[in-house]
Amino acid sequence: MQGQAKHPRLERFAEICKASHLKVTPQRMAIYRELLISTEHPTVDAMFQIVKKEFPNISYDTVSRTMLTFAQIGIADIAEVYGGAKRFDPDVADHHHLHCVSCGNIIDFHNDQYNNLDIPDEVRQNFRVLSSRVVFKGICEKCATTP
Amino acid sequence: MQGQAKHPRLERFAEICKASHLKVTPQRMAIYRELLISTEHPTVDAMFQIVKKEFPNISYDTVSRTMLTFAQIGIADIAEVYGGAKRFDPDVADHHHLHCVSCGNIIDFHNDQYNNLDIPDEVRQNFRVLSSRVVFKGICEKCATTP
DNA sequence: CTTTTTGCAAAGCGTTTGCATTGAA
DNA sequence: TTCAATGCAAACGCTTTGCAAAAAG
Repeated sequence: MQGQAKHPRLERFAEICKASHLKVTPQRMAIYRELLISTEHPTVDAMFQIVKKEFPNISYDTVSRTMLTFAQIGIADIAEVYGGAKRFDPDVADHHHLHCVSCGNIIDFHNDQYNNLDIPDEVRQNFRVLSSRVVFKGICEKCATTP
Repeated sequence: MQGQAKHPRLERFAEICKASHLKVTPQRMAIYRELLISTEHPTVDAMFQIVKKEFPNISYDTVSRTMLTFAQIGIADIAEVYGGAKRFDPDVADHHHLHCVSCGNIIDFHNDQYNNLDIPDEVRQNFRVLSSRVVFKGICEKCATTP
């Protein structure tokens, strides 16, 4: 294949679908492919606009259901937001988020220390922790420099 | 005053409003009072249902605008959610959240270590951090014990 | 009195649902 | 051939807006 490099996880898409008893449709493949290369934690609508270029007849709710399905089977995450549209995250490994309160962007960062926080006894005793994330709110570089 | 104890922050409500050039209306007072004693990070609608008992004629959008105003002037926070309705938090001091993926409840906890996380250089250099929070996803005790 | 706030109604987003058709396996 | 997935349209839920009436300062 020429041009755009293939994402390693895309190669396994058929397997992933089979393991979850999902059919490998062209729409699903396209949505997953675009999600994998996205960096903006897209909403359903943002992804709809992207995939529509390739599939002019695709419907919004197919994109919506597909991305929810991806979250259910664990190949995408839903990022924390402060109300409003869901935002999807192709990175399901441990990582952390910066939320720019000015432009609304969510920026990923990785940090080993944050991946291994001690869970307080108070929490451990009353809550079965499945995942954790550190979330910073603030002002991103772009918003800080371009007034 | 008898019956229900007054929250210390409620006593200062008139001052807070004056400082922000807001009028002290009965509706605002009631919404703030109910928010202060809430423990469930209520949505606008949840708060609307509560305040409606005292003000049967209050409108949804008054509650909505009022709670957004409280967030703007810093006497309430908007909690992180995974899409959908905003949830408001009367605790504007450092604290952290547990999200039960089963019942959707958000549970507060406090932890000094988490309040003082080292901010990675990579973050510090590219982002002006205003606040931070540790968010756990998991299963709360109630959901773990009552199937 | 003046200016904000309220209540109302409608409009605006985002999401979900039911159903007939299509298509992957 | 079968059953899941898609596309469509309508319904639903949450939020926002414009405006006249009401109320706070």
